[in-house]
Amino acid sequence: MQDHINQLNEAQRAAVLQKDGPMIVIAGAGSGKTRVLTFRIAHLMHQGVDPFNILSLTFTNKAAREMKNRIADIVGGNEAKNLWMGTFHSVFAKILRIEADKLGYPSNFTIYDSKDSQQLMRTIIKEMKLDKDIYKYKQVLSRISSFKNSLITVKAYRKDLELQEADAMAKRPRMGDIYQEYVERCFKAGAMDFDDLLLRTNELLTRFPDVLAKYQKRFKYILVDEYQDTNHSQYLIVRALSDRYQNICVVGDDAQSIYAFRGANINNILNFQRDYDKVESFRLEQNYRSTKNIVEAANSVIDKNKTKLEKLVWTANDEGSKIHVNRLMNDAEEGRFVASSIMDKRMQENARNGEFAVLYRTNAQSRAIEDALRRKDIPYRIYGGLSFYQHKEIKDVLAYLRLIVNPQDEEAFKRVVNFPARGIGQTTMDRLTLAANHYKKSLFEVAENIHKIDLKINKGTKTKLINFVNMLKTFQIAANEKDAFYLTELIIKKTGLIQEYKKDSSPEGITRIENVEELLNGVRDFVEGQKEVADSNATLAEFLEDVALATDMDKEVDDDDRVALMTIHLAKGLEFPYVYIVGLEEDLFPSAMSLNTRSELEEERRLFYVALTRAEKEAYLTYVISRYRWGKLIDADPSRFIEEIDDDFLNFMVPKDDYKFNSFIDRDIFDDDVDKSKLRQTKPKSSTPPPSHKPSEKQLRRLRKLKPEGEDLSGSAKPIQLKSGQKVEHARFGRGEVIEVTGAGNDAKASIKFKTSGVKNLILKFAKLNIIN
DNA sequence: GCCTTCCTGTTTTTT
DNA sequence: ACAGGAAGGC
Repeated sequence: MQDHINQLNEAQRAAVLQKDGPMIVIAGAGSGKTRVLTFRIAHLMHQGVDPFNILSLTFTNKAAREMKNRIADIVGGNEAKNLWMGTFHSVFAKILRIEADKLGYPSNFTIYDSKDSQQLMRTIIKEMKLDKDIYKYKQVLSRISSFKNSLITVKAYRKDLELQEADAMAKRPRMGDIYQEYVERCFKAGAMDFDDLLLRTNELLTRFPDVLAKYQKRFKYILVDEYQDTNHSQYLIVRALSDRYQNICVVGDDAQSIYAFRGANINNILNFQRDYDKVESFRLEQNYRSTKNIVEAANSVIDKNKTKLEKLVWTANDEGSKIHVNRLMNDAEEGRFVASSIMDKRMQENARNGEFAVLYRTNAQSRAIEDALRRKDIPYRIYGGLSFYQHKEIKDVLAYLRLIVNPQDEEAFKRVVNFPARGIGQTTMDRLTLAANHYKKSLFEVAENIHKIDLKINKGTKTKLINFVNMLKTFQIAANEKDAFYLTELIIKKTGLIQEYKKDSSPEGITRIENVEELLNGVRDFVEGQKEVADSNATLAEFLEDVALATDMDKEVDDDDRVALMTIHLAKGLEFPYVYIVGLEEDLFPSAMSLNTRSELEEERRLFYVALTRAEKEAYLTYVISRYRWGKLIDADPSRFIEEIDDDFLNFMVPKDDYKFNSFIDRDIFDDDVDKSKLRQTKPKSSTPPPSHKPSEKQLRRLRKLKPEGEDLSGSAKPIQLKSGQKVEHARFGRGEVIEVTGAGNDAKASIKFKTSGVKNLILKFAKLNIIN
């Protein structure tokens, strides 16, 4: 142990050796945070702390697994396996299963994934006969999610007039009723959604002091990784559990907080020292990952944020090469550039594919990169997107399993009752649902007793329902007698699922069958790993839980040597020698959705910081002039984030003047993109523009040089009068003809067909047009 | 009850 | 551009 501790730097060592009391470790990017956490846990155990008494919460299953393995390397696997280590969701799902009856839930409750929740929400909105264009199921769901993450129950919502008024203002006065119905339906189905796993844990700990005391005593030492990404619900759980011993160690980096959109509250980390008494604080500021250029470039960006903890990340590593900035014509060319650059690097540096990562803001951007890599035969792997368990065919099989474990599971029932088709259609389902709501029974129970209830369902259909129920019952018996692998195989054969998929001989159909086979392999691996556990039904429930909480990152990585493609969010915590950050354009990164408030923009900036700091040796930034978005070719401007990096660390592959020209002239004078302009106009002018928006003195000088004498940049020039058919001339696009004029005053726009540049939508306020007679 | 065709939203990020 | 759902015809 001492050997390990001797490897650490001073700050790291102090954080590892501090044993008791509340403490916070502010860990800059690449500063050896995971090392501190693992050594700290190993050290605690070395000092005689029982691993059963240590709770360590991470953000991803993968992080938990890796950490556990690293601890096992130090203290041995036998001891390490007794640690409570996992994500908030998985740890508290386990505890909730133990305590479920106290909350009125069955211990084998189902975990609804977001698709299940969405499906249920659609049903509810339909049943309540609400306008689906006003009550958009995803929006409603995300609002409910934010209620839950802030611990606003239905009851609390009903008391909160402000919230209700906000919903009424948004033309959704029935929000409370929907919320209530959604919660009741989940409860009735014996199901919890992701947010419930945290909310119900809070309920458990608040309502049952003896339960709270039990877990407080059990978890003498609590560690939380990525504390900056915790939401209010998680914050309260940690607070409650650590209240007795106050041995709470949180680790995080406020500069890497990128999950506010799903309720993470950066104040949790900013206020930690206020929340606990006598907090010891540690700062890990030495970066071991990246070159000086990368570290300092990243620092120069994050400096633009106002909300942050003071911290100076530095490195003793080499200077390294500057950050390359490339401009490409379009997304296809961007892909080609990345692909050939990877080829070059592989040659020059003798690098493996696995040393490269391509990071993007949105999943949709992966396509162009993929195409290019495939053409050059560069092996790659896409992370994220649809997780394996979210594929249709997998969800079908899983729904059968879920229904066997928990017959109340409404969403699972609806999914498989008529798949493969067995003649139970919408009409029957509507009647079943009506009866189920009326008798307050589950769909399964109603179907089970269909002959006892007077429903207008014809005899043939009743028989079909009974057959379905009986089939499930034989599965249940099999589940009690045999293992999950046997059961899954039985289901696939007996239900006719596999025959159904085999009908489809298209490539997609073949992939489906392969996926089902892969699932079967997964079940087998799970069963083999759980052989020692006697109760087979519990095992199946456990399997389903793992599956529900699995993400794409958790997939076993084969040792194939591949380039990694992923969103920046997914890249957090990872590192690569060579990193390409693509699509650095305004409205894409930063996203157009994030330009309304300073805090949203600051989150985007932190995201960019995360992206940059993934790189060990070299970082490449690319942006394009035009990009396909929503199936249309859209003109793009370079991202402000490029501009925010101190010039000293950049290597412009495009002439710098050229780049600056684009970023300013395009954006402010010759604005030719209607959608974008609209967005900009509706932006509240009252909100203080972020500092990055204000051009620096250097930029101002450049601007003055570029703009024609006496011209007003704010664009208050009087719009010219135009009508369709008129011939015009534009400074950049040349001659054209007006097709249509819309709007009036400052909003007036003209759609103009230019001879050489095609059709453009111009804001007349800004457009430099001359009328030709 | 089933199948086809239209239509709609999606492209911000996910445990 | 594309997938997934809704609606309407058989």
